[in-house]
Amino acid sequence: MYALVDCNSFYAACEKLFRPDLKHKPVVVLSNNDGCVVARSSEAKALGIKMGVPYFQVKDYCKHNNVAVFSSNYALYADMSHRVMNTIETLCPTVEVYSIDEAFLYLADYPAAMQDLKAYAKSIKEMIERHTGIAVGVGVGQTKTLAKLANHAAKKYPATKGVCVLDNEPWIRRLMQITDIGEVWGVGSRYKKRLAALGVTTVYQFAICEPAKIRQHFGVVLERTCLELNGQACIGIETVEPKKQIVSSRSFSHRVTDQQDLSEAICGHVAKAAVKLRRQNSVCGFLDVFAKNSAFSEQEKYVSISGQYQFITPTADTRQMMLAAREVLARVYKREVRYAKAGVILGGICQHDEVQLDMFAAVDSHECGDGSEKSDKKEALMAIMDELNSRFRQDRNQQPAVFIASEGIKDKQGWQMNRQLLSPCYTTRVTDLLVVK
DNA sequence: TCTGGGGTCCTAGGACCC
DNA sequence: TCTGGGGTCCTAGGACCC
Repeated sequence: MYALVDCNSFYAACEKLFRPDLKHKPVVVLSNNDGCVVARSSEAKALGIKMGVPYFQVKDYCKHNNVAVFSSNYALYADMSHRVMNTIETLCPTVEVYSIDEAFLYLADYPAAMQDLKAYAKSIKEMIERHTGIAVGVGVGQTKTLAKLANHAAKKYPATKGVCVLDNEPWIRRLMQITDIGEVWGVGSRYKKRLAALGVTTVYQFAICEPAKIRQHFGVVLERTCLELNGQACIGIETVEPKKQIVSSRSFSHRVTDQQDLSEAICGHVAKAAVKLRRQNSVCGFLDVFAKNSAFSEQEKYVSISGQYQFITPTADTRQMMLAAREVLARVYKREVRYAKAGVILGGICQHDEVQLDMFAAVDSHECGDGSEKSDKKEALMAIMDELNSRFRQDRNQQPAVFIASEGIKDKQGWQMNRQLLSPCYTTRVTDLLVVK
């Protein structure tokens, strides 16, 4: 048995938490650069504001309906997420944090839960709401996919009061009959379309399909989904593994054409990605650089540039990685393109202590600017940098305490992200603490 | 005239998730 | 004028090996 706990309209709920005046008001939260709507409170959903819609298309409508609009405030959401997850971890020995606002709980060998699933699920919900002020839905089922389905029901049908346990056959069948196949975990828009062409539109119709046939037509992944809906667990609790790929990318607030600007942006991404890389004690074997103009524009042709640098010896040294990135950019840069987005991808990732050394390297790798530098010295330097930057947290302008000059001065970069509607970091910055008068 | 069989690795693209 | 960001897994096809 699995339970899925999922926060209701998480980002919007976080914003509301510190603004009691918004209690029953519509709230939406925007993606980076204030681009798209990525979270809506129930009131905003009722107004018909769709998930993922570009903000400029609904801006007037929001104003007209008194919708409170926020830029995304990740410092706040991440901190609230930790509080929710910490609470969940006190309630079950086996927890998988699946995303910023969701967690799976494995209940099968947890007798305290199995005794009375309904009561247990209800207690989880109440405890989280009491500890954090965040409302959640709880779904319980024989497999992860069924728990997801149950969670969907818990949110959709008020009669469930936010808790749904799928523990009897007729009920499961009924729910499947009234639920669209597109709601199933693992069925996206493409599969939904292809299934509809075969006359499969409800979860029930899909669940009674022959799994082998599903495999033939759609592959092994969807076959597993089908089996899971029939109570056969194919997907277990996953442990946290080091990332195999690390990406940092961002759209510009307005277009960039100059190579120096592009270079500063990309070096900024290298710095961020490298911090993530070192945090998981890894090194990367290659680094991809990419930049593109807008895929939406009708006036200009879509252009994307990209290139790769392979390190002879895998590295996690920011300076070496920046040199590589700048070399790639110089190679692939095209003038007269109005770049809208740029970023880097780190790949060929392995653990720091598993590195294959370069057999023909003279002493240490020559790739870093100063060939005489020993690798333990490089690591110490990076460690100090990370330590300083975590101790002296960057402020609103995003500039770290210590950084490589190639990143440029953030305050002078006109293309930096737009976040005009940012709320205070109520829980992570002393100067932003809520004052009650 | 007849041209094997079994395998690995890599990459690009497609699908999905939040 | 303005359209997010970060991931995973699977598959097919090509190159290559013995």
